[in-house]
Amino acid sequence: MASHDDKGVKRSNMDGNDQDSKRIKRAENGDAAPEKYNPYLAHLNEDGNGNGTNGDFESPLDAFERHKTTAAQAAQAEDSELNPWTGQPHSQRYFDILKVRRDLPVHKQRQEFLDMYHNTQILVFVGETGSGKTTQIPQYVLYDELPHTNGKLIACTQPRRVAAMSVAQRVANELDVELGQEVGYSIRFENRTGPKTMLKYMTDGQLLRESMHDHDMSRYSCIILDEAHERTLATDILMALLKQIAARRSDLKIIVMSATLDAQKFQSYFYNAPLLAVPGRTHPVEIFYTPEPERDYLEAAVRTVLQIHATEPEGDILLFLTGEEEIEDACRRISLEVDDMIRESDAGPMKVYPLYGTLPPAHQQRIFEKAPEPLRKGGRPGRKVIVSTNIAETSLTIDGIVYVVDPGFSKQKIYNPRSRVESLLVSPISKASAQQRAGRAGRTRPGKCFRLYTEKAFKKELIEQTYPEILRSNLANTVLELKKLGVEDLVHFDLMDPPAPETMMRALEELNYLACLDDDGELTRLGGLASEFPLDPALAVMLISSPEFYCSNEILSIVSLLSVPSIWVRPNNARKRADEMKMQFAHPDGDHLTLLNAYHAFKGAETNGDDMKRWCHEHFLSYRHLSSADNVRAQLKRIMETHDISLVSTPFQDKNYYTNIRRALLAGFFMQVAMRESSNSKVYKTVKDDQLVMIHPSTSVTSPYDWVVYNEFVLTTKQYVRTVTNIRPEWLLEIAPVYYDLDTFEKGEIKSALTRITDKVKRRQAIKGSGSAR
DNA sequence: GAGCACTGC
Repeated sequence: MASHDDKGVKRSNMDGNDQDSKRIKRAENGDAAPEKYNPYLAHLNEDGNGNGTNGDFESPLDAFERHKTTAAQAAQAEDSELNPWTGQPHSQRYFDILKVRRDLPVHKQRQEFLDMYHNTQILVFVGETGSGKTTQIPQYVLYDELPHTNGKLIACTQPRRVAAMSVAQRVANELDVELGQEVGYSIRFENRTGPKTMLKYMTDGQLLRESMHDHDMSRYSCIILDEAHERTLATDILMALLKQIAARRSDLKIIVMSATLDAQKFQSYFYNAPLLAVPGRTHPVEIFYTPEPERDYLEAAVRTVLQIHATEPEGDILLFLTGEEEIEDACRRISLEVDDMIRESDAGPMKVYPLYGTLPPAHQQRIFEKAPEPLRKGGRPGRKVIVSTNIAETSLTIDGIVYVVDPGFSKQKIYNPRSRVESLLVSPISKASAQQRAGRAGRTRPGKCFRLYTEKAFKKELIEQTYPEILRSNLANTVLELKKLGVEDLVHFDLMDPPAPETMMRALEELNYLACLDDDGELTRLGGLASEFPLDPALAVMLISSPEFYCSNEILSIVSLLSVPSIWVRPNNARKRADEMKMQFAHPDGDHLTLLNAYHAFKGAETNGDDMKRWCHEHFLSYRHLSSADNVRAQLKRIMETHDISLVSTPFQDKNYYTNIRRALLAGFFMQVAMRESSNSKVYKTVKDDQLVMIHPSTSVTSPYDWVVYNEFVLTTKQYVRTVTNIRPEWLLEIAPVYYDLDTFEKGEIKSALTRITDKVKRRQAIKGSGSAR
C-alpha cells in the first residue's frame, strides 16, 4: 500500500486519534476510582461499551492503565483464576510454569524494569544466559502496553528462525494461550500470527522486510531487539532505523537486549539510554591456558580431549573446530586413540559426535543421545564428546557439557571491497567468543574450559568483539534495502559501526551498473522491483529481466536453486558414484543448466508419484535442499505475480531453449564474466578486475568456451569460479552495453578481444543491412 | 581435481 514516496503521510491518521481518546478516557476512569488497583472491582469503572480485553468478560486488566502497570498489579492479574487475556480458566500447567517463572533472576527486577520502561523511550537491557530475558521481558511489556486497548503489537526479534519459533511456543505456554493466537511468530515461509496477536516473535530480517512497506513500523507500540550483541546485518540496520523512527514516533518504545560485554556501546549509541542489568544463572567455569603457544592446534585439541577422558571425572566434552573436514578428521583420530586407551588402560567408553551446519538434521540430533554406559558393571564411566563448529556457540545448546576445549579459531567471512570478493578465512576468535565458548561448560554444573593458547595471547592478541557482519560483507543488497526503506542520505545514516567508504562505493557502483540506482543514486523502477525480492540484486535483476529472454520459468528455477545450499550430495565413501550420477544431469554448456536439469528430473519424478526421499538418495541429490528450493521458488513466483512479471518459456524443442537461458543469465551477471587466457589454457581472467581464476573442479562444463559467466568467486587453495556457463562475448555487448562500453576498459587482452568482436559484429550487420530488404 | 563458519529475507 505504501510506496516509498508517500512515507510520512499516513502516520497521523493511522496512529488513531480514537485510540488516544480511549486511552485518556481510561486514565480518567482509573484516576477517579480509589480502588483502581483492585482488579476485582475493575468492572465497576467500566463504561460498558466493551473497550475491555478480547472477549466480553471482566478482566483484571480493565483496571490497568497503559504505561503505569506495577509489578504487584501484574502479578495479581497473573494469579487470577481466569486468564486475563482470554477469559478462559487458567490450566494447572500455567500455574506450574508460573512458579518456575517467578524463580528466574529477571523476576526480582520486574518493578525496576517497569519503572525504567515508563520513564524512557529507549532502554538497554543486559541479561546473561539463564536470566530469562527473552521469555519474560516481552511479557512484562505486554502487561504494560496493553495491546488490546490500542491494537498495536509488541515485536521481539531474534537472529534465528528456530529461536523465534521455539521461544514463541514457550511464551504461548507461559501465557496459557494457543500459539498463533495472542502470541505468535513470523519467519520467512511461515507466519503464525492472527488478528488476536499481541506479542510477535520474529526474525530480525523479517522485521526489516516488513518495514520496507511500513517505514514507521506503525503496527508496533514496542520493539524489542534481542541478542543485539550478535550484531547481525539486520539488527544493525534495524537499530539505525529505529533510532530515526524513535525521533518521529514518540509513542514507540524500544528495548535493546544484549549479553553483557558491550552494553555501554549500545547505551551511548542510543543517546545514553538507561541500562538495566540482570544477572544470569550459570555455574562457575574454571579456565586453563596452555603455558606455551601450540604449534598444531588440531593435534593439541585431540590430545587435550584424550587427557580429559583419562584424568577428569565424569562429564561430556565439547571441542570447537573450524569446519567439516577438520571435524571429521578429529573425530576419526579421537575414536582411534580411545580404542587404544580402552585396550591399554581400561579407559571408559567414549562416543564421538561431529556437529556442523551442513550435517543433516537427523545426524545433528544425535548429539543429544546419552553418554555411553560403562563397558562392564562397575567399570569407568562412559563419556560423549562433541566436535563442533561455531554452531554450538550460539545456535545450539547442549546440556550436560562440563568440559570445553577451545583452540581459539573459527572460520569467518571476510570481504575485500577492492577485489569484491567475499571469502572464508580461519581466524582467531574474539574475547567475547572465547567467553561464550567457556560458558557452554557451566550450564548444568561447574565446569572447566581448556584454552589452547596462552593467557597472554588471550589478553593481548584477541580482539574484544568479533567485527560486526556489516563490516565484513558486500553491501549491495543492504544499500538497495536502505534505499527502499527511504534512507536518502546513506553517508549520514547513523550506523553503530559505519562500513568503509570503499565498501559503500562498491555497492553503489554495482547497483548503478545493474540499473537499480540511477546516476544520482536514486532508486529506479527496476531497483524498486528488485528490492521486493529476498535475493541479491544480481539475481533479482536477472529474474526480473528474464521474460525478455522468453525463459522466466527456467530462470525462476535457476535463481531458486542458486539461493539454497548445494543440491549435490557427495559422500566421502561414494564420491565416484555420486559424480557419475551428477553426469546424468550434466549439460555440457553450463552448471546453471545442469542444475535446471536436475530440478526438472526431480519435479518429473515427483509427478510420477515416486518416493522422493528415496529418489533423491538414489540420485545423490539433497531432498532437503531441493524441497527448500521449491519453497523459495513458490515465494518468488508469488512476488513475480503481484508485480505482473510474466512467466514464460521457450518451447523445449526450440533450438534456442538453452541459448535463451544462457543469455538471460547475463542480464544479472554480466559483471561476473571471465575470459580464457589463451585457447587450451585452464586459466581465466575476470573481466574488469583482472583476477586470474580457474573453473572449479565440480563443474559439469565439458568443453569450456573462451568466455564464461560465473555465479561465485571462491578463494580456497586457489582462486576458483564456481557454477559457470559458456557464453558468447557478443551477447555481452548487446545485453550490457553500458558495462561493456569499451572506452571504460583498461588496455589489455580483454579489451582487444572485445574490440575484435565489436568490429566483427559491425561488419556482419553491414552485410546483413545491405543484403536484406529491411 | 576441490570442499561447505553461521545466519537471514
